[in-house]
Amino acid sequence: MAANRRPTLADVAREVGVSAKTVSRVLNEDGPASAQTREQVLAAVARLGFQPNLMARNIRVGGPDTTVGLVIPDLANPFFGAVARGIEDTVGDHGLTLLMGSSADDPARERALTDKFLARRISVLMVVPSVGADHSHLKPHRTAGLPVVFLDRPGVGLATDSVVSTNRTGAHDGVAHLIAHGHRRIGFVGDLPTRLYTRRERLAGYREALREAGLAHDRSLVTNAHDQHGASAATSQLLALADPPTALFAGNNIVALGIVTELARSHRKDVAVVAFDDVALAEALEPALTVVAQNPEEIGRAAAAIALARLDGDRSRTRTVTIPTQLISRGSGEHAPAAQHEA
Amino acid sequence: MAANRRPTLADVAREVGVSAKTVSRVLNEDGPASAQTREQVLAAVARLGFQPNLMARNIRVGGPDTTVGLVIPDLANPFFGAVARGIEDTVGDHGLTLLMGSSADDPARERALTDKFLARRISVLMVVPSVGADHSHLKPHRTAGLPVVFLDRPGVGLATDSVVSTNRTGAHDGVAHLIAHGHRRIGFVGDLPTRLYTRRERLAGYREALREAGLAHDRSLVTNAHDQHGASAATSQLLALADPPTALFAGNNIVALGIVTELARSHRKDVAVVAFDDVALAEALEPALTVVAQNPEEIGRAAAAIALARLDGDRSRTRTVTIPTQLISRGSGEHAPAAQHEA
DNA sequence: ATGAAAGCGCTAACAA
DNA sequence: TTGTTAGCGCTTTCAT
Repeated sequence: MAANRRPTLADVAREVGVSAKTVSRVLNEDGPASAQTREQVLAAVARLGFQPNLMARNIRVGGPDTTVGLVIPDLANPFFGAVARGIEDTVGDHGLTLLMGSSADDPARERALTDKFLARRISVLMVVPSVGADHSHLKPHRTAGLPVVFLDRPGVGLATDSVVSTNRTGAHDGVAHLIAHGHRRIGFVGDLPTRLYTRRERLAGYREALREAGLAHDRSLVTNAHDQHGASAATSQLLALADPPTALFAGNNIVALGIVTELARSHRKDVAVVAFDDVALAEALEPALTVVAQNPEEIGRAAAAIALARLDGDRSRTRTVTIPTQLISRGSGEHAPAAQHEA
Repeated sequence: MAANRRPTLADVAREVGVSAKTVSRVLNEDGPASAQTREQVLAAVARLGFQPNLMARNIRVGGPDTTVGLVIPDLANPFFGAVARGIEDTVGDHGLTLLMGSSADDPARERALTDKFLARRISVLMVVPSVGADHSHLKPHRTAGLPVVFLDRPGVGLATDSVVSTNRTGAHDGVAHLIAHGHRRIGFVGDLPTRLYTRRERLAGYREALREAGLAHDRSLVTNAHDQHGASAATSQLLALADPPTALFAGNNIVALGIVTELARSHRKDVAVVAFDDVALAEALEPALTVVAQNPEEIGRAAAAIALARLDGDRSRTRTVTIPTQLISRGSGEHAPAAQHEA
């Protein structure tokens, strides 16, 4: 019952009475082997439960592992799950396997994970950069031929391929939608920390839309939240202002959940909402939630396509692919503001 | 610009003018090393961008990799993301890293992934079994000391630790809730395929609740759906019956999305709903969605705890840990049935 | 069709 | 404090 040593190639060979190389040949369908030998080997493999040690194989063959390593900041955020699905659909057709791990948006953990992937000699590295992470240490690997792709946010300290959404114009469109429906005071609830790329871009889009409409930018209308609960708090705080917003723009899907939940809890159907990134059940809400939908699967597919091209020898300049967002108007952005009712 | 060979320990050693073993010592903080040597080595490592080849190390050391391998059926389902988070929180404190991949609920892909994990000599294997998968091939590995834990569903062909929800009693409680509020015709929309463990258990709970209340089991009220869209279709189909249900029980979170969306689309607020597994925005719906909440993080934590105990030498009998579900009554299950209105 | 020897990158076990 | 030799499990190369 103690932990037996796992069987090796040599064990199988001994069991059958052939050389290790012969077993290797049978298993890899390398050189020739008599039907008889093949059968005996296969039987012994099954009997012993032999599992080839891929590490030993790779170390000898020298080639990279057939794994695509993906680092994401949050395992439970469906956005990243959808991105992962897009990657997998694409790379799976090329014999690569996607393995993902979480950085919890912590640069140290991101570094540990990427190092682990690199130490395993994966064939492609994809990272959703953590806030504050530096990626210059990846340079020699990229130079050595490892495709590196940043997702959702650009990397820092390393010029390489990346795939992002049209954060700025998407946010702009969402806010413009609110403005078009008469809103003049529009709250922005964004990510924490405020150094996050996507938050910056989306806030920039928000300000652009305000500027275009000749609206003043009131800093008291801009809040940030770390999670759903924080977004709920930020929402009630915004609505408690002396001159409260009549509409809210959610900077991401998690924030959107917090805003919508808080509005429902306080029965504030009069507040218009537009969210960046789609959420489940958006169309079942009352009013249905208008969103600036991202296309996470496409982000994943695009990243995979770039990586495959690089693996295939593509040495062209690094590119940043931008996946368009789409305003899906479902109703929540179309309330007339309360002020109009009173006018 | 061509793909240079990656630097090895020997390269670093040559660069500094010491032996490979010395470099190894510095990097692993093994034996002693003069401050001078250490510094030179570290400098060379940085200069060359040397990354130790973990495969080579592991093959020599013989010990398992410090990875926990997790196979889930769907990367984009937040339930599994939450489970993963629970696992990671627990194993991370013990120096283990969680890596996950998707089987897409396909036995062949599950097998390929587990083989890949096994070939990498991970320290723990966790699997959400695919429908139709057999796990007897894992037996020798478990015997060799590899902890194997099945999540959400029990494995087939291998008696080992597993962690599941109280599917049957949870479903029972949800359906009983509907019955308590006067419903007599309750539709069940479950998973496809119907061989799925969770679907079977939840359906059993549904039938139990009906039986206890002395209600007949009408097979025409039981439907299955593969995805959200299918669940919407199943919903409208059930409601189009000559003698339609006044309430619906959703067999999982995805199905719940489909049901709720369809009811919203057709403005059927009169239909009561209870869902197995919580969904985002459940409380923002009108009426708010009553659910039998699972505790995915706890499932993950429990699985991790078992695995860690096994790694620690625990050789006790395999156990099945059952994580309780909790009925969260938010309103959607409390409509009086239409029939009562007419009576 | 099969085997023997050497070596992949690294570290354990001894030296020195 | 440092170096040498052997060997982890596998595959390559060259024999037979």
